[in-house]
Amino acid sequence: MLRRLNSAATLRALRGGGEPTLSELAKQVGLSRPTTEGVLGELAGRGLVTEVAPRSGAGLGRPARRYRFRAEAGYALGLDIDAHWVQLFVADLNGEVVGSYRADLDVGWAPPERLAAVRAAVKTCLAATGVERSELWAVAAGTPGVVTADGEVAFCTVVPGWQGLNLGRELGRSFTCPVYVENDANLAAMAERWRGVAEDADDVICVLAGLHTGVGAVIGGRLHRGRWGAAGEVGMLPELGLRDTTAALTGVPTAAGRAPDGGGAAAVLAAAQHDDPEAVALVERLAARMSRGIAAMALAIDPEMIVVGGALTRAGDRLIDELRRQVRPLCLSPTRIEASTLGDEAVGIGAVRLALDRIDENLFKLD
Amino acid sequence: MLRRLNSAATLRALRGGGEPTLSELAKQVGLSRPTTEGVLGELAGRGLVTEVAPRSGAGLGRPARRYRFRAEAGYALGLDIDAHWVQLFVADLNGEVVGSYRADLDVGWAPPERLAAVRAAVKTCLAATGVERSELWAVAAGTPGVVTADGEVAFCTVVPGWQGLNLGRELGRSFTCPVYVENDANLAAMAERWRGVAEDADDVICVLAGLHTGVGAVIGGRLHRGRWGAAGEVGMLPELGLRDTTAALTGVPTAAGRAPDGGGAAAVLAAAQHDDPEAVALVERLAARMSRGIAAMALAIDPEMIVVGGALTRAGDRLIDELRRQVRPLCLSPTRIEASTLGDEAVGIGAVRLALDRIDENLFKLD
DNA sequence: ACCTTTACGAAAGGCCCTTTCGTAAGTAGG
DNA sequence: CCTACTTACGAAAGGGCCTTTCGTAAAGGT
Repeated sequence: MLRRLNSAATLRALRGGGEPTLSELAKQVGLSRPTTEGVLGELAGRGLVTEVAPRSGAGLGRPARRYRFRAEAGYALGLDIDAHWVQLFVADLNGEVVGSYRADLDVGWAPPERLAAVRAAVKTCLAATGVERSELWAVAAGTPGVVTADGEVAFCTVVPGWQGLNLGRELGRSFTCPVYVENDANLAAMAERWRGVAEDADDVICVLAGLHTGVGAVIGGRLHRGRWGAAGEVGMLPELGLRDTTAALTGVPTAAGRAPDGGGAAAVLAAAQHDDPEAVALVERLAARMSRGIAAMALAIDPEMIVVGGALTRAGDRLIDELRRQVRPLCLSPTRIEASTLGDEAVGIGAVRLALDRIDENLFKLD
Repeated sequence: MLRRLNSAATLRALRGGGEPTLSELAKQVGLSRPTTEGVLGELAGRGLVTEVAPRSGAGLGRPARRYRFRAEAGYALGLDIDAHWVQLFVADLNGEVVGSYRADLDVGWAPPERLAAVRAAVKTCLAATGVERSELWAVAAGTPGVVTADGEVAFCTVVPGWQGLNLGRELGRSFTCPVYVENDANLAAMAERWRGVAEDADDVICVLAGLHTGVGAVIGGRLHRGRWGAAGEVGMLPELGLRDTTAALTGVPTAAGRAPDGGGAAAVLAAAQHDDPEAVALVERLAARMSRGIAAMALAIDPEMIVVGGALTRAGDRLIDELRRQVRPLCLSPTRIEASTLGDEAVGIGAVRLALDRIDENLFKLD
């Protein structure tokens, strides 16, 4: 029992990424050197730790043995399955991305074709990366819509045929490890907190501005799904202005399933970026609409930061500047509003983080 | 270290409230009998555990020694400081309420008079209960408005002069134990989760319908304050209809600081309860307004249950029935909407729970 | 009065941790 | 090239906490 506790603590310290000596590690964890040695032996036996060559010439005395976490002991796969693309990231246990892949999907594809394309992309990505399927310890996938705890897409207007599909079960057939499915905006929030603009913020909201604008939240450092996985769907309230955001920008109603820039949204945003007065007015109007929904979320959660990403932010900072100007006065707190630094990789990276979180839970659980 | 772990586990098991025998306890915790005996000796030394008389005649064999948690080793004090009243609850470490007190406060009182009245109420309550001030291990107070982490009332429109006051520091002068201050709706949410209608729900929202309608949230079983303590203040958005709720009901603008039934709100609600058509229409209109804000919160958090309490719900179920009817279609999830079962005691009981939570953290921390 | 049942009390043994000491493996200087 | 110094490894001794085991005490039933 005590041993498990100390193993976990030692592993945690090692996973920082360095290559500490035995004594450094012992001091950091607060154990004696012989104990640390024993723990390391056990961890090495489980394949989680390995000894590296001592650095001679570094100083006086006998060179210390150095150890490092074997990040290559296992891998996490993160997927971003959207209407138009599938994006994959493979990362080792340290979260270092060792491979990625991206394939376009046809918006019109029904779930079977879509899933087949995803499976093919997985195969290609793993082959290119040189990671065996058996080396995957966890897989996570992000998708638009409401996802239940058991991986079913309970509500989705963006991907045709997606609603009602048990994506977790479907994907699970391709893997022997656990597969997790989560709302895309939720994962984007995790990603921005992990290695994006919201690093280490405890409470973060992420707004993915696209055809349908979704909102995800990390609360108290943990992903917040809600009882039915529907947290963040403030877009359901029409007066909160998060529905049909592309249409609001162009004035042209956008059919479900069309590309977010299909109605000329990208063109409008680009023009606004060059101070075209008409385009600027359109962006301002859009921001005014969206500010209601974002402010509602911000008032409900009172997050440290609101991260804005999604297709509509790719063209430049205009929309975000406008949102910042219009959301701020609606809020009680000095919440920061920032552009995503991960761009369209946010969801995939967030999926990797989710998979790694699940792996960590197993790695560090005591029971 | 291991001893602390086992002490905490044993204490946790004992705190269930029963009077287990040594062997029962050992089996429950998963330790051997001699170990449990040693742990109990240590806990008894700290005054947390005491032996009770064995029950002879209960069965065959030598009667087992029985132990119980000494709930009377310390006490928690919970306060509900509102514009019109202060309510107090004293509870032992098991959460059993051993004393309570309530005093009316004048709405017009400035902070010094108000605080003096609170202090007097505390003195009266403790004297009547027979609990010494030194026996208090933690004090928590609920108040309308936004409360920062260090106990300052950052925003409050209901209690005159309250805004800018550091309530935590002021109250702290009267006690030697830690004093915590929290938003009233947040505490009501905790109370309903503890021994109200939302027992053991992980994600709960509590709506306190009054002059200003506040919303509090428990997320993942933990109170959610937000970065600046302002979580739940969706009432700030005018289109969400949680401001001036009393005025909306009566048609008469309510001056800040007036009693929530001063404008006849109680009369309207009572009439609606007896199916007066005009009153029913007014309640329906109010529910329509409020449903926006409640739905926004529900969509943002996706809680398991929404508990509705506050002054406007005292007259009967009419408003809640109406809210249930109007909020439901705006939500994605089958969230339950229920009336508070704690009534106007919710905030005070929630304050007790918060104080007990803080005590528990100290009791069970390992460091 | 005696047996069965149940629980207490003390002693023996093992695991894991820490402290301590001798030894190995480097660098710096004469 | 050899010695002195520094730093870290390896093994042994010692202590805390837990478990197992055994004898004893205190009840009820026959």
